[in-house]
Amino acid sequence: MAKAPVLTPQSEDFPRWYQDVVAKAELADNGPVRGTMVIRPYAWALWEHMQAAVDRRIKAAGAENAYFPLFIPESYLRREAQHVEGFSPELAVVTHAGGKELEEPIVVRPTSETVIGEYMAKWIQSYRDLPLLLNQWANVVRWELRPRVFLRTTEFLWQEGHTAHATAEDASAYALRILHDVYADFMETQLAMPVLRGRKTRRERFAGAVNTLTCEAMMGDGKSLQMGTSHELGQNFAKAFDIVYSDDAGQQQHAWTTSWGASTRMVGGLIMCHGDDAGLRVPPAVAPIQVVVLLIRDEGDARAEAQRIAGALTDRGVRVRLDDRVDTGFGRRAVDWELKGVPVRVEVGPRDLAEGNVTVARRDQPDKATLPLAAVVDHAAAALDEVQAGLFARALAHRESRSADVKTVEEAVEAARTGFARIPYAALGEEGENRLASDAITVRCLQRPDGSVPDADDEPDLVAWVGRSY
RNA sequence: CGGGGAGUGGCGCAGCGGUAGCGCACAGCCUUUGGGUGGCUGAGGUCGUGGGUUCAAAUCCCACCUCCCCGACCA
Repeated sequence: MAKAPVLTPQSEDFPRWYQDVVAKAELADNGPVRGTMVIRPYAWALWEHMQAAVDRRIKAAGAENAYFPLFIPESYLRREAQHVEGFSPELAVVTHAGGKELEEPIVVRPTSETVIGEYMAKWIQSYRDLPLLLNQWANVVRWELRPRVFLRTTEFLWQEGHTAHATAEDASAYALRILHDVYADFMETQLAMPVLRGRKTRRERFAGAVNTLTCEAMMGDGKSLQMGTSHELGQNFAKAFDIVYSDDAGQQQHAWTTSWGASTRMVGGLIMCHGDDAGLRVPPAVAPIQVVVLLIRDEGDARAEAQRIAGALTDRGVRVRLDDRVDTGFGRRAVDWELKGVPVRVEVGPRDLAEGNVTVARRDQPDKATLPLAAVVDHAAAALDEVQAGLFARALAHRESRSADVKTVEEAVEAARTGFARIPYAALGEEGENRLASDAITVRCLQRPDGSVPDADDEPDLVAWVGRSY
């Protein structure tokens, strides 16, 4: 031990630590065009597991997957005033193609409300066609001013759900359902990340929405990350794109739409929520490798035992990697798997084996356990659940230790230096929100006193969660 | 766009007028293998770009470009 640290310690420089982890755990590289990224196989595998878990929940909520084009006529964006105002500055626009200047510029989608709205209008005629529940997995492009790998890249991958409903109540209930049953449930049970579920203030709302709901998570440095959002679009897009239907009385009505998205940003959130000075810590539910069986030395029957253990775990449905690269030193390999955050490591070597034992290390705890050979497979499999629960508990405790109840705006500014401040929304208001903005602090979300999601900004006794964010 | 910082082998850096270096990583050999083992050998760089000063520029001067960090924007 006690070599030079592999990573910049978090306490010394958190952003640097983040970049170190991304590089050393072989997660991503910067792309050649500013703000773009190359997702390397390990991070891609992680994303695939996240994607699958989110996709299952989306389907369970009744939405169907479809795919809409990358290119959108520029004129579409202009149809909804707030929307175009919000997105214009960050659009990538194609003006030339096929060797000629285009008659109408084409926008590379920053999000797809507009194209999807256009097609919803074609497909919806009757109240019997509603609700129409669509989702797509896609890449989108936003020319952000300050890119950061995974957190804010020029091109990113996400799912975007788009739905149309007959009534405001139905749309509203569905947006809330997505927030709870798809996003928050996924983040808490799979990513082991506790999230605040709440309502955005007018200032923080999505361009073109009448209401934005959010899941906010606290990172290791006390800053907040918006992990996913669900918007009620009212009839704004329905009016802009003529999404109309005949109700059961034969009257023409505009539909009520929603949209909701979660992106590769979640990978960054997972890194910054769970990571420590030794690297990443991946929750078992989404870990590409859940257990690594590390052959320490290839002597006696060590290799055979390692293979047997790996095989037995695989048979149990555990995602296992056998690391038998004995030409690389043990220490190096142990450090490498810690960097990559593999939840459970089984170390098999002749010394332990002579006594009928192997060693098991959990990534969420510093010490190791020595176990009899016969107990290893059960123990390792059970440890996965313990690590999953342990990471969640630690993240929740961290958030709670860095959240403070305050009464005044100035106290909120102070508390936001290290974490979240909870302040009565009445004590803040839009003026207080502007005051916070001058210190780069924002209202992350509004909640009712019991933690539930408000129906409106002007409900009495709302609590504002205030903090710095990524 | 405002404020800081930096551009030198893949990565991290030193050198700051006199023939391009170090650490890590990489390749080969030996040694080691239970927490980044040690040694020898080797490969790899038009010193961000353009111009200027000088006998001589990575080094000094001018201009430009790019990247990173802090903010405004944001999944």
